[in-house]
Amino acid sequence: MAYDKENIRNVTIKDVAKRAEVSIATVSRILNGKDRVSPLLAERVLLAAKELQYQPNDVARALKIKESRSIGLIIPDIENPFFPALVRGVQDAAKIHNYAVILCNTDGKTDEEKKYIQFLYSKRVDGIAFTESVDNKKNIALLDSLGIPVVLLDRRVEGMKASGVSTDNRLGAFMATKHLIEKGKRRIAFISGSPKLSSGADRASGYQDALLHYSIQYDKKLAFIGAFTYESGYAAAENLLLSRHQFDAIFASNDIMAIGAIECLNKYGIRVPEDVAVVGFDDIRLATWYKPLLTTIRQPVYEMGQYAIKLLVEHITGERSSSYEKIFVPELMIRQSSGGLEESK
Amino acid sequence: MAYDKENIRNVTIKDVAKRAEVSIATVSRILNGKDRVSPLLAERVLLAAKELQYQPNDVARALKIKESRSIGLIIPDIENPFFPALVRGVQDAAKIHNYAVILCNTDGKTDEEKKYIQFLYSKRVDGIAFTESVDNKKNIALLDSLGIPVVLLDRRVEGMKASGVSTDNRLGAFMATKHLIEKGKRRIAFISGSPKLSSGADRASGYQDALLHYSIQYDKKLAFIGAFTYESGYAAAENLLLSRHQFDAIFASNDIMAIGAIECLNKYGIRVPEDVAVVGFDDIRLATWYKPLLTTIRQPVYEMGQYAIKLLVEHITGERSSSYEKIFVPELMIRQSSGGLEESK
DNA sequence: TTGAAAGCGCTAACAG
DNA sequence: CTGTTAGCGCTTTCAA
Repeated sequence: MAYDKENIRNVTIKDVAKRAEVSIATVSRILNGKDRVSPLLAERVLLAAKELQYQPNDVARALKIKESRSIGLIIPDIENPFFPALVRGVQDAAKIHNYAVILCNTDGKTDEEKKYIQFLYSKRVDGIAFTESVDNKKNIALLDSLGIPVVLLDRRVEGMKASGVSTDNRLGAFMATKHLIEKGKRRIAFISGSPKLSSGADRASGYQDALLHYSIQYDKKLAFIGAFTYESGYAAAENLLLSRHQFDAIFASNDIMAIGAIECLNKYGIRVPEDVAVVGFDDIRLATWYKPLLTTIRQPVYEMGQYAIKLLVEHITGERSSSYEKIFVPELMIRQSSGGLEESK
Repeated sequence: MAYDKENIRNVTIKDVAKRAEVSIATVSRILNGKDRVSPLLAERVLLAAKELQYQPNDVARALKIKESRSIGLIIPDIENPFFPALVRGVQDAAKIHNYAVILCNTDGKTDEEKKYIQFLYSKRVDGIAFTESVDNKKNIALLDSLGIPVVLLDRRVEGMKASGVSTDNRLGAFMATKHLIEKGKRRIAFISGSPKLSSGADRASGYQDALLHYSIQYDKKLAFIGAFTYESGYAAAENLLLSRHQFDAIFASNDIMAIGAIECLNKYGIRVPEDVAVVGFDDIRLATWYKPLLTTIRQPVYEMGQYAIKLLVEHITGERSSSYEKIFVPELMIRQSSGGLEESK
């Protein structure tokens, strides 16, 4: 037999009503505190509720009012150091509004995303915060068709009705590249994240913008496609070395790729920043623990998570009807891996 | 007005029944596939369901069968590098059994814990996985009284009916200290985690066990109380230095405290491992990215998360009735911060 | 094998 | 201001 559901304490509104000698409607009113009720009855009901240790049953409530007070949060992988702060921001904001957050890791797999979307819909979540992993029209269409409020995190998706929150990736990449150029670098290699994601593509654009702006020839041989993972950063650096193309700096599309690249360079006896300057993106906590301290572009990840929920809740409550795109501005964090502050060379 | 709940697609079992020209009971049976039904009707119902894009409403189901297919996961802070792997293990295991996991961060605050426990109970979660932060009899009693299956993660709590999963912290601390002793160290400082937590207290015991075993005098002046945070590791090292007591090694109760300590030592010009050897605990991912690579005691965190849910589900389904204590065995990971493999001195 | 009907615990008309 | 009552969408007896 399953765990005992006919529990010691399964006290309902009905029990409270009986004890307080009122109707269940009155109990409901008092507990929800919206309609006016006489203080006398209120007192009696509250007392009865306390004596019986009454705890409302939210699932019944959810069924009745069609509002589960829960939201889904879909991300690729909480073990990726980028996400904990995001998740924390989401959770803290959700708590304020009394929403439960259901966490889903998809590993960036399209079919996992789809499964979770349906799963969350079955649970009748009031909204979904979604970090799409690969540009997938189908899941976006699915999400749209469900008629649940959605906010897109970190990654823009074209043609969706949903609101979104992200950082200006293009600007960030521009700043990173500009910084390297100002350090006197001219042969700046680039390791891209997944170019199918807006964050990946936008950072690539920013890199090119900066080269163009400073009249530096874009050299395709210095551009590598990674996948936002440590391994892909390492591999890109290795390919770069083996290709024997000259370079004096690397801009990696996120911090763990930057670290992967540095590890690889070190293995080949190349020093960072003395021989090659490296800049990452995101400013994960590790960036200040790693040696050399990582120069990087900071995204306000926690705030992004918070803002996403703020937006989502506004959509859920109907305070906001049309979609809105919140774009945070990135910040350059100059540390050791790019040679620090001094204007070298 | 709130978000449109009278949605385009709010198709219920009733709609399906009408379209397939059967009763709702039949639809329910077919969809749940337990009772026998004629293949003819089954086909008709399935077709209708697909045509209408029917998606079951789990909240109605939950109300009826008193089973929400969701579990609560209470941790101090997802931003603490120890937890992402734990959470991922929990989530992956929960997915297999089709449970939603509701994430709660308490920052180790007792009253937050209490709030979340009640919150989760209102949501009628089927079980709770709980990483208790400070030894608090009240919340434990509350959890017990709720009659919800509970499994304790990482930290043992005396006198609770719940099952638990943890690592043998005492053994791990013994191994760490032993390793330092075998490296020739005799003045081994210790930075404790919160001694109110079993994990904190057990690691302290293991440290003392090892000293005793090797007939090294325990010196209270070398023992510091931290709080499992980077800052407390840094502070402990600083106090140690300022106290001017001699020491040749530090065993910190977790990796981020170890890193905090090393950062502090470095700031004072003391080299690790040349001047002082350092060992941590947990083997978070950062341990292999930090320089020097951190010697530490590995806990199989992901597996612990998985196992916790396995246990929790067994309790929920009634497969397991009495509580069970799963204890994983730790593993010594020898890296640079303790001077590596060679038997120095 | 199938259908009718009761009811999970709650909210919200509606009537008084 | 308070009570009666009708469901929310589903599962599950109980009869047929």
